[in-house]
Amino acid sequence: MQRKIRNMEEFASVSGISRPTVSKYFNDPESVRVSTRKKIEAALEEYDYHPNVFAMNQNRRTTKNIGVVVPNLADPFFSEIGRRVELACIEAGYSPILLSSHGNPEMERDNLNSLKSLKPAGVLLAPFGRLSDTDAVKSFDAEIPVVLFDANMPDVGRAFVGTDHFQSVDLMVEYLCRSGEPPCFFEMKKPLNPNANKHRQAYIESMERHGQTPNIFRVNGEGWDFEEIGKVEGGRLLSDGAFSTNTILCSNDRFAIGLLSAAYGLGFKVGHGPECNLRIAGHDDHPFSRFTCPPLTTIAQDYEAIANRSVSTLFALFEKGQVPPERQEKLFEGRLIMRESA
Amino acid sequence: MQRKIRNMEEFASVSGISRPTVSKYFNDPESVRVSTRKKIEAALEEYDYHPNVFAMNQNRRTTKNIGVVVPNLADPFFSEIGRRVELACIEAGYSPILLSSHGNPEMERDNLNSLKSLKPAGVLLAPFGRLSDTDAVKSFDAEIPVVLFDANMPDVGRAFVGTDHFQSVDLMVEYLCRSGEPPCFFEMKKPLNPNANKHRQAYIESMERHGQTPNIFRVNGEGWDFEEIGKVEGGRLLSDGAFSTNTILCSNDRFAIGLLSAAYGLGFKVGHGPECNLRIAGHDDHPFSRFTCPPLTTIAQDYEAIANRSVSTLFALFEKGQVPPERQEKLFEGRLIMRESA
DNA sequence: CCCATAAATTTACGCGCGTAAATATTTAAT
DNA sequence: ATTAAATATTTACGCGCGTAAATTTATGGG
Repeated sequence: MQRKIRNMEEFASVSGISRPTVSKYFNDPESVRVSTRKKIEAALEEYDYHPNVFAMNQNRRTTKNIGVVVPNLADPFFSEIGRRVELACIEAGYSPILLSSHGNPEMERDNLNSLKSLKPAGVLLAPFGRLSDTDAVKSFDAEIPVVLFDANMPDVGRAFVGTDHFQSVDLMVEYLCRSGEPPCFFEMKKPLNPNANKHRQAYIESMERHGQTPNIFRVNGEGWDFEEIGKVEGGRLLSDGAFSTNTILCSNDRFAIGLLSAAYGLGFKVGHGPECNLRIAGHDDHPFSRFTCPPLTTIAQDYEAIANRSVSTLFALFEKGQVPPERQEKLFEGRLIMRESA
Repeated sequence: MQRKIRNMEEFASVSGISRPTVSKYFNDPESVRVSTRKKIEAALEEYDYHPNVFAMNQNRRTTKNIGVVVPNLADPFFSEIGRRVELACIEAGYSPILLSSHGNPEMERDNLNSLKSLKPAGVLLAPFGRLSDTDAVKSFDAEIPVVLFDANMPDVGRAFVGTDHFQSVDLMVEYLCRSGEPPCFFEMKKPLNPNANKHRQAYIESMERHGQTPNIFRVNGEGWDFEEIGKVEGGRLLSDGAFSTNTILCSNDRFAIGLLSAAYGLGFKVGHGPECNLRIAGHDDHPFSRFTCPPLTTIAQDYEAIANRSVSTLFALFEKGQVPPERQEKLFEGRLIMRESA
């Protein structure tokens, strides 16, 4: 590290190559002559220079930036799927920028706006769903291709990639009905999670298909503290003996984790063994679900497949370029993860 | 929303104000005449224009950007403290950019490099500690003020804000010794977590102060799957009856969650009641620790205080500006959170 | 050695905005 | 109405880089 390099101009002069050629090198090292490349790389060894990414993107036709927006990074589900999407982008040679809307649908709009400045090649958006600003997303998509994942919005974005919640919930309902009492459904009155409505609907349909009458228990609660709400409100229902069967299907794993905690505190024996008196199941295969006591029976979404498909679908849009394909929806199947809680 | 506004020039012309004045408005709306402000805000109502943040920062002496770098956002501990830091910055009128190093110390360097392009006013860094690239952080700090939080690096950065782990671990050891058998210490052989070494040292010193002999159990395991390692390796130790007492202090909560899960599977009764045969405690008050079965006794770090102090320390550096104060270290006390696991 | 081709350089301009200095206009006070 | 102070506008340049077109230099085959 000799002296400070302030910009590409300076770096070009110390490496003995013209600035436009250096610029070309940084865009694609293979695009310059071998002897030139070696000179530049020798200079890179000696001097500490990194092109200013934001200045790079300022005047580019097409950048390698990909915006990734999720509703709430504090939720391990989104943190996990966000991470996978980030890695998939990096692997494809793009630079992902992961933004969290902190549980606030208005911030989703703000996030899309700040992304505009980045001139991303495309955006991967896990929207709030019906809480999202449809018009904002649509008009954004008119400029920059958006692929939705996790939660769908009808006719918004170029594509949607997610889980077939009707299939996955049916899998769980079928298993629960077959192996014991039919499940009640436990959820929040005003769910923030975009797929909660799908889960309830899927539960109802599936129960009816199995000749059972649906039993839904909806509790109050605001915000994203799902475990807390599940624990407090679920605990109340449990101690009141309010649930109509001994089997409870929770709207998602975070909710189930709270209920599990309440059940433990109240002395219930949760599980499917003969000595047990309560079964609890969730949905999503939350990173911590395998460590609950007992380990949580749940539905695993195929994070990996969803992340990879979202990324490849988006990239197909601007890499081939040509004919913009029809908006397509791809649903991956959920997998039943049988652990000990149900 | 009439027609598309492409840049400040266009927006200035439709609002009937000159571009430099509009620019002034966006930097500080109070700095322009009331009549001018009203014209601009009327135009803002009518047209959809947002200044390009990156172009804004390109030529600014001092931006309102704050870089925030944490080792691993997939770890709820960092996700939580990262969130708090973000919010504290926003509240102070700054724009935080939260970057995760994905558990990879090399990516920490990359993150600092990309931050340079953003010309942040300052950076809040939770480093890997001894795994971090000391020289890289130091030379970065020479240009842009860095405040370290969570993990310290001697003589690096303008300040450090964290928890007094010697105090906090002592609190726990004291409690455990007083209320039952003295604790063993359970950790990974090669801990990635920057504060793991502090925890071990603090445990040893504290045990000796209490006239007890330290008992440390270190297990193999790579990566960030702390729960899994805690469950598998801890479970092995438990079923071998390897622990020398019935009380186990885990290096952190994620580890404890894994051990708790193993203990449950092996039929241990975890808790401090008379019918229990195992006590497990952790450190950090992980967001999920209150929902484990039984709820985890642990040490709470003062997330809020650490986040706020880090932010205010950094801001004091460039807001007053004048005399750069001595490097200072602020340690907040941990709080003993007595729940049911120990 | 000549020539066709490939690659590098020069030149020139643009991105969207900040900022400083000079000038013009408005405002408030006399 | 006059004047000084406050605010706007104009003009001009810069940030760090992309990119296109014209020109020069290097490469390789015959």
